[in-house]
Amino acid sequence: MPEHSKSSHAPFARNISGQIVDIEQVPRGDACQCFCIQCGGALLARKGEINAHHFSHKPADSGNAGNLTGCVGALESAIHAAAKQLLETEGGLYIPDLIRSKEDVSRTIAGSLVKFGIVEAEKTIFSEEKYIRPDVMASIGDDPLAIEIVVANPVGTDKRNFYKKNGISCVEIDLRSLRDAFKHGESLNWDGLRRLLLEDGGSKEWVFHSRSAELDRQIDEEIERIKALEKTKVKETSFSSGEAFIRQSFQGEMPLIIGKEQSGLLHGLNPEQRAAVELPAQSALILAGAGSGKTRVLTTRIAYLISNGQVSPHGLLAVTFTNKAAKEMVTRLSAMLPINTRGMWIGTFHGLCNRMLRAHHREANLPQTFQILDSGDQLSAIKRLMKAMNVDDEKYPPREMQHFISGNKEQGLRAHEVEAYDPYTRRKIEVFAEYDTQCQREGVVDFSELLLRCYELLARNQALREHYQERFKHILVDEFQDTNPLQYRWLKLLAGQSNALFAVGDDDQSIYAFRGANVGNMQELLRDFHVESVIKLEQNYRSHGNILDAANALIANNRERLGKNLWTDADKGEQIRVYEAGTDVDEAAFIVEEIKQLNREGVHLTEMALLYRSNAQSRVLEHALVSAGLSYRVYGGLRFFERQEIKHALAYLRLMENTDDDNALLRIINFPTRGIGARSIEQLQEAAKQYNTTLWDAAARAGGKITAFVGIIEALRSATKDLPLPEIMEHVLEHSGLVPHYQNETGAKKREAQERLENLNELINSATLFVHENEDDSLTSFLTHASLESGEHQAGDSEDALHLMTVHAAKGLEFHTVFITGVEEGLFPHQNSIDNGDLDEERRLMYVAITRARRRLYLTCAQSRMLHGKTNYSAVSSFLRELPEALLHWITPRFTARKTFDNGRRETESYVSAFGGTPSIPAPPSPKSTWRIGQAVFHQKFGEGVVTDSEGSGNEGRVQVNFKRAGSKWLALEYAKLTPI
DNA sequence: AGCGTAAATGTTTTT
DNA sequence: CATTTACGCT
Repeated sequence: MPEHSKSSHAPFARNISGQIVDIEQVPRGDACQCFCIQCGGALLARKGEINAHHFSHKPADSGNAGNLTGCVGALESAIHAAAKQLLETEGGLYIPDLIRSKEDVSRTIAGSLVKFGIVEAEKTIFSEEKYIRPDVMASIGDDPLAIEIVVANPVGTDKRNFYKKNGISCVEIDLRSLRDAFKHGESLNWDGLRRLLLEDGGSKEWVFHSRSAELDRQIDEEIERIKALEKTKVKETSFSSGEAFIRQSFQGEMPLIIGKEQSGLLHGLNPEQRAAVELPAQSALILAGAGSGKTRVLTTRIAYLISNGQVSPHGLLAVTFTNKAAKEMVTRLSAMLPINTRGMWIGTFHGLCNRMLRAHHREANLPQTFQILDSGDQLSAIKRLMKAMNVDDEKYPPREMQHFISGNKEQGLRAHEVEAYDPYTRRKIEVFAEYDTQCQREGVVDFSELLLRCYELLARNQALREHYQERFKHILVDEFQDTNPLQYRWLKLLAGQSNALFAVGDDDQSIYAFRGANVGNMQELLRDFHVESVIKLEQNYRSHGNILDAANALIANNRERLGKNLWTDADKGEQIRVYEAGTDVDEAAFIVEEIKQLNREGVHLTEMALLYRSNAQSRVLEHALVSAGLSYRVYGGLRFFERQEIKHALAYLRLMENTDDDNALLRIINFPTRGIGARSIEQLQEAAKQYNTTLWDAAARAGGKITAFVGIIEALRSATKDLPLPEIMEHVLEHSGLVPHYQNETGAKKREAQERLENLNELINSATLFVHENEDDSLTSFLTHASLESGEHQAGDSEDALHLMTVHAAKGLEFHTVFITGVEEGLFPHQNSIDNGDLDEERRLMYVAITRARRRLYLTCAQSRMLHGKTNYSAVSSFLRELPEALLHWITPRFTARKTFDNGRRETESYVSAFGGTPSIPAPPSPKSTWRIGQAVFHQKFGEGVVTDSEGSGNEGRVQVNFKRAGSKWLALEYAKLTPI
């Protein structure tokens, strides 16, 4: 960390850095916990009791010599006392990692104050105006980290009086005017500020304060006072921890939140969980089976570290894969500890990388307002590029290109690092390289670029790397088995030599290999971090015994496991219910009946989930649910921010923020139609290519209708310049012509347009919500939110509704009752996986699905299913056969009697008996055929299969059979020896 | 240019 | 089946 260049108190200057005041959630009169950013010291103070010795330090012998620690605060009067201390010691925040650039300094100050809980607290006290007293010192050198800002905390009436009484002059400044002033590119320094205040012309009561000899003297005095106190304390005892120190300070009479909380934290943990939580500060791997309290261990660990004084909330980094998981962690943490979780580094890999890249956009060579491409955007960018490069999209399917590019980035490889032994790959690499250039030119990054760029930033910039390494003493990773090589390298880089990486994962739940996840990272972790303690959490608190036994039996079929067997104290519970329906519609009908019954028995709809392998399956289920009048929510699938009209609206905003974003420009240049046709766009692209500029620049030079378009964007931009986000949104929707466009729809499209209008309205709502929930309410921030959290928050969360989702989306969740639907060979396991011969991941997926259930589990399948407009016939999933017969209860009658199920041979039986007299048989399209479609058959050579089509009749005909092992084949009945089974 | 209709094509899981 | 592309007409 850079020295505080302006301070005359070199050793004390560090004290100024990083105070946190966590005021929220502390009840009046109670003690509150405080932390020091630098050394992680935790201290305690009671409202009104804050004075120098409570607010001091960790003793010099605790390994943090020279670091005086944070100040403390509690609500109301306490914060004023804290503020007093802060100001007396020239207090403020040192926030190097939040500062983006000179231009952005002002916003950073405002944002940080809010983040660190200071302004937040003030808001509750002085609800109208937010004041800060910035004693601003910005010295900006070549080193990005040399940007140093010290801001005092906010000034309220009481504090102003305090200054007056003490003869200290101060500056009062409205955050908004500060922000505005620096919007125009002025650099933030003392002179600039002074000029700004003078220009204000006395509309406010500005009082200036500059560092004076008098103030310096006061500071010296204070330091001496603190030091003296410190000495006496240290002499009396040596403190092994912050807690001991605090106990000592209060001589036992203080009700210790820390002590209470801590024992509360560990309460109810089993020995393994507890061991994991209490591990010393070293790297560790926790193998946590499904339902073993993984999230609990992770959050408790964080709470433990913090309350134990081992680390401050700002000194740790917690990474998850989904926003949902991150949110969950934050929520639980807030419940455990009276701390302000805002500003903590808890988030997804992508979210955290984004945060770092925004903070250091310059070092990362990105524009401040860089936009994020979701996979759809990425694909269209690739298509566009390939067209420009004249790459044959028959030979190089864009999707494959996309996979190639993302895949390599996930391995941490840039185009020039990919090995190529054939011209085909070399060509792909050329596209890859050109794609990156294009993104750079347009100021956009895709998902994997977010990670790679951040990794490279840290790898190349020593100062930054060391800064973050210094800061994040503890790094915690959720779902570690899902990390890809790049993410692992990123973690390694941040962990450095000495930081502790606490990884929680379950190799049996690794279901994201398809997007680059590498379970091998678990072994690498053990090696790279010299992990001595692998703790296995095997007690399951979620499911009844039969469900767990089924899961264990299934997963035992996988090789190369780290080895783990879940057990439970709970009863065996019910058997697993298995139902084979004739068609997907019947399957859905059965499920609906069961749900109704369960609901009558008192199981809430929210406690039930319908899981499926692929999103397409939800359609039939939804249909049945709607007709039955059951309310449900579909998770995943088509997300809010991915809807066409939303994407259009966002494209306008993106283009306003960053005119280089060609993707956004192309999306809206002629939507709503304004007479710019394909030909014009082509010309525009050619012009851009010729002058090597972005489309926007070319458009600015073009004429006619294109000029009009440029005019629209510029008009939007200038009209919304000073508006708050929701109003920007509203203005843009109206004046871009989007809303009028949909309003003018008539006839057949009217209904659809109506829905789109509602969605656009919802977009304004989400902007309003966003402004309320986030301190950084800039447009860029909202756009980032839209790309990274593609609409998780949906209305109706509180409603009692069923959950419909893919198995992937269900990971981490649990329900009383789970229906796993479409348990068919070719669907689950998916055909592609069967073809690739990689059934293990599918099996893990089934394992995840099974272990979601607490009490009741249904496995349902259908003999025939409409898929992509065609009827498919498939056999029961082979996974079903891997489950012990004793655990299963076949609801479909014809299977209950089938004892020989295990050896693969079945008796011939008509379908009719299977469905209790009301069968729904797939009608054979060719009645002449003796072989019914959907009939299970056995072939001498190819094994088991299902008839999927037929031609002709008798011995002259032939049938198509989909064999489990050998795939689909046409067989002539004259020769093929098929046996019905 | 822009619209409408017909044909073709693709389809796992996700930040 | 749902979405994209192709083509032909105004």
